[in-house]
Amino acid sequence: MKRTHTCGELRSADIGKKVCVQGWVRFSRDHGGVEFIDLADAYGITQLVFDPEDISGGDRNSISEALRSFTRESAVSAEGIVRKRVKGTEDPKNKTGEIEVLITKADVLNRSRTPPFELGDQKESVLPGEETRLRYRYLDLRRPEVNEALRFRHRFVKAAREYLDKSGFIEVETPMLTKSTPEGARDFVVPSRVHPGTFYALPQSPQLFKQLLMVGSMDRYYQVARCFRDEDSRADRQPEFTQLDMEMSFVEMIDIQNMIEGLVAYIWKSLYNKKLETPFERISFSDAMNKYGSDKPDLRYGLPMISVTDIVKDAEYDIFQKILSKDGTAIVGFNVKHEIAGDKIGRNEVDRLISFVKSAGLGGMTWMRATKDSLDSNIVKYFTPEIISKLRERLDAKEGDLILMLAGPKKNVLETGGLLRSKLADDLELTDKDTFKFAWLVDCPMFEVDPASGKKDPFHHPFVLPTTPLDTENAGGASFDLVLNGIELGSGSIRIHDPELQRTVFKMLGISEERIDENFGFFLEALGYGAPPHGGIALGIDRLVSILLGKESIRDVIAFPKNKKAQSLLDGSPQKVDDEKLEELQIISMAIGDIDIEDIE
RNA sequence: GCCCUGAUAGUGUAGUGGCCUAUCAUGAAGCCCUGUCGAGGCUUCGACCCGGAUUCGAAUUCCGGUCAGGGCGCCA
Repeated sequence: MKRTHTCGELRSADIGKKVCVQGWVRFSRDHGGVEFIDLADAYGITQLVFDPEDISGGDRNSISEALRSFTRESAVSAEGIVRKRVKGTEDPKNKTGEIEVLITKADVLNRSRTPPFELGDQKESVLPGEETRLRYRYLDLRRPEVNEALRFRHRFVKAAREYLDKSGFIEVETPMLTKSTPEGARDFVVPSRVHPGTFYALPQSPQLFKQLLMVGSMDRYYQVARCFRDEDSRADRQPEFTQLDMEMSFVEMIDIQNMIEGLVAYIWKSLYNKKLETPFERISFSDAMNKYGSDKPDLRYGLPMISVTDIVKDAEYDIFQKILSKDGTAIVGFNVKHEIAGDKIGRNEVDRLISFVKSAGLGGMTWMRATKDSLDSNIVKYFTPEIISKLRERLDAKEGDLILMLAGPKKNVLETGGLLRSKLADDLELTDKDTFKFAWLVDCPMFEVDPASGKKDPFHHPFVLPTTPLDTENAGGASFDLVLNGIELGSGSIRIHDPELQRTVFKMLGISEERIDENFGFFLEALGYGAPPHGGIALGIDRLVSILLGKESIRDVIAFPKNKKAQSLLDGSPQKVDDEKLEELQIISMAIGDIDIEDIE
């Protein structure tokens, strides 16, 4: 008999039906006569019962025989009659808990070896280490938590596709075997057999191809695009990851932002049936850096940095004087308000914060406590009443507030301040994981200048349209980031569509004419055929889904992720390949242990 | 390349120089039990990551390594 119902399907209304359910044996309870089996599949758990006093026409011996081979996690099939559970034994936690299936026929479909870990809905403390889970990922996937994460991800992507389809976007696949370019992240490289000694690269993003699609009049493109970067992993970075990649012609920045807000709101409605507040807050790059010390500030809480350089610059306090005597230095203050901190930050906690700041590279931290009408600390004696009163005003210091001050090179102060801010938020539990605060980072610069070498790097990427003349100091670029709870979800921009301007930008980035022609010649040529003004954005699907689910790592929302060292513990990749294969590709491995000097000679 | 944290039965853990022939739970095997639901009871099985050092004595201290995770660098 074929499966008639899944394990999450049967209800009181089905009582009396003859059914066949199939799934995995999760738990079984043998009472020496009556025996219960929790049969699990992706949809739920249904209780099977073998009752020696009521087998409803089945064969007692053959059922009993089959049940003996129902080892944990074996795939099994059971036919039987749906019946109401004995009064008082219903299981309210289970959606199928009002009924059970009285077995009339039982078969093992495929017996399971003893699983290396338990697959029930478990407490965190019983979960095995991640290494074991990844080694046996196919079993880990049977766990409801992981199973549901992938189903949630599916619904997310499905909603995105629906919205984009309704909005006139078409999904186009761009090549996986592409050209390696020297800028940016390291490429994964694929050798060509037909052209020995040459290599394709796996795409780091479909950037150039989606722009070419705009030249090709596709108008509105999207792709659930796999991207590859051969860089070290993090909790939120895998060697291969998925982006929701989009590009639009004849648009401005606001059009892309509006579209994304509509997209995210649509997804929100689909997943949570809730209205998401739009438009998202906008914060300029310079405000984000100056107030929050981050280009991806977490706006779920306040705690801004406030510059006090001008107020304390004349204080006769050696440490401040020494620091401010150098160029490019600054002093900022935090007011950790008494109403949010309470008495959680005492003397010991301040000492801990000071060592945190020191480990981040600053010399130290100055702190003071606001009293009724002054400030209290061992350095206040260096401050005139005027300075104290201005500080109180600037920082809005009220009695009981804790004032923290950081001094040093401006860049260092802002970055450390950003770290300190998020540490304070953690310590004071200011972040609520069920609050989702989207924001646009806008007014971004065109370039980042390396202070040591003076070399310009693109702030975003080299295809961003400048918004100011390129020779102005701090030239602006038409790029923007989508930020959620302190995490960057994606970057968008209006692109350059003029080939000459594009060439100029490449040159400003220090790329030689030869390299420009060699690497981007085809692209510049394409822009020369009436490329439309266009722009787009890409959102990291893994990141966004993992945040929505409150997961610590994007591995939790990827079916078969790699570990920290970019290996698959499941299939053992990457691996050596046979010598014959290498020969065919005319490749010699120079990895230690592979080199045989005599062979080479 | 660097920094931090960790590694004890299949799984999760306790154990900070002798109370360790290593704790507890879970699991597996076996037995008992007719209404459980991560059933219960009894019995049995099963482990100190590797190498070196210190010590009368090391799971425990030290050194080196391996593996895993987090971070810095890197990720235009």
